[in-house]
Amino acid sequence: MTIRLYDSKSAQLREFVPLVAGQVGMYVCGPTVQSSPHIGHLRSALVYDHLRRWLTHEGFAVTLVRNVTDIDDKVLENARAAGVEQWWALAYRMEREFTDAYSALRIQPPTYEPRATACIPDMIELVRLLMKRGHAYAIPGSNGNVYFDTASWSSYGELTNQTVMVMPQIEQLDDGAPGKRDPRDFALWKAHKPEEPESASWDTSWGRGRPGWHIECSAMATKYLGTTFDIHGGGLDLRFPHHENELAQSAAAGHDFAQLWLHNGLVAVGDQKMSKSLGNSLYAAQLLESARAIVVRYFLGSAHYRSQLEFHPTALAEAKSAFERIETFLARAARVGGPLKSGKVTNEFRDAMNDDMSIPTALAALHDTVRSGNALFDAGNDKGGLTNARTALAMLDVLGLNPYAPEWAGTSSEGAATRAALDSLVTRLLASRAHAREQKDFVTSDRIRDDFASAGIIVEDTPQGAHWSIDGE
RNA sequence: GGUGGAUUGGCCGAGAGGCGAGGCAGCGGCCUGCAAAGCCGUCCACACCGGUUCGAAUCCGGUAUCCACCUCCA
Repeated sequence: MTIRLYDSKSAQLREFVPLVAGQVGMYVCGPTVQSSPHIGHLRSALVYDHLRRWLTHEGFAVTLVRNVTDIDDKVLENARAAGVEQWWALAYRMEREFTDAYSALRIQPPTYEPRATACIPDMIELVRLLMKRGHAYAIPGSNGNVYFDTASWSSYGELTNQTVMVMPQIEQLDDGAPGKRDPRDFALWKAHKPEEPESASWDTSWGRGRPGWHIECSAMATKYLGTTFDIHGGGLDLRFPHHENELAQSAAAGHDFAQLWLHNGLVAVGDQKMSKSLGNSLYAAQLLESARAIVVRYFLGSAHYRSQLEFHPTALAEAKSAFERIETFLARAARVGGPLKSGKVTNEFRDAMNDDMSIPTALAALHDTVRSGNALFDAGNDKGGLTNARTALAMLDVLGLNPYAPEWAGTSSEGAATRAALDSLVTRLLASRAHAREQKDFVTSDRIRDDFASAGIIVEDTPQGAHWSIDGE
């Protein structure tokens, strides 16, 4: 049994072989906490949550590091634009929004979540190493601008197959960066500017300043996972320049770095990538108001991770119908067999997950299990139906979609008490409805059902009697 | 211009040189007092033009359209 994953760097499916048997070191580019999380951030985080869960399910000890970039041009810019909030306050406020959104979707916390600002010494050390090895240079008289010397690194461009870099407007690029030797050179360290807060700068031997964009990921990945590790993940839009530069500076520092580069597809709204300038951003908060979190999670996982995922107006409603089909089956099984325990996933499911995490195919296996499970119950084969339910639960566990798992359990004791009180009342009314039905008094029985419906309670008759559920739960 | 990717049935979305993924929506049937849920059936698709092949939606060549990155982006 092997797991195959698509490696962006070699542009092919590769068998996953961990550096250390049974262990996986995985670095995922987290957000720059400059503004609120949107649907794309959630999808990306979910992709690596799926991978982490699957690897764990297959017996690997996974160390997942996902960074928080809390010092960056945009963070300073957005804080300055708002004018009333310190940059570090903005960053932390946004970080908490991200954490909340991830939690809502039951994206498991990473093993560790380093902040860039907490790893400044590691970045300084890396820049120093690159200068020492002749792959970085400080701009004389700039009081701290340091650039990566791409001309000194012949492999530059290896990640994205960029052999010749055409830079048509040199003057524009040089505008904010006088002294750069090559337009491709990128900032490792940015000299402190008088208009920027003193708190956003750190002392170094080449001048006071702050880190450039890419250096934080190289430093944090290496700090926590070592100079070589198994998997590096991130959004497709980060491939260039971010990951290209990250790879260049790490490799030039003498590190083997990531063995496998994974890139997840983006979310499109109306065939286009979501972006602020188009005004089609869909924020996590809006998404979570539009549907139950578990339905959002189902939706975001419904396309292959490398495909672009289309968000369209009825997408969540469709996901809701599809997911509730599964939930209805589980509820049916629970009525027959009591609380259910997870069994084992099917071979079809396992093969799909091993094949570059083909979750759409895995979902097909899940739906097949649900359909045949329903058919077994219909045929009176409760034992068979329950087996299918346990199998379905195992698959749902892997996908983080098991509604009975502790991670999705309601934690409020008040909720449980309310539920019990409601159940007592509903059960009593259902008894009188059953009596009316026995008397063929369908006017009364339908009125009771309609009353429930208008209260958001759905009543369904089965051979074993009526049962109720709350709509949308 | 450079580098990648895509084009599948009403919609979403997999897969793949011959054996109809899956979901949603629709339609028909079974079940039901009526519903709901469920099951069965139905809707037999793969941009276009050539080529290879016994056979192509799947491989090759070309065309068209679209998307992403090359500036900050998950």
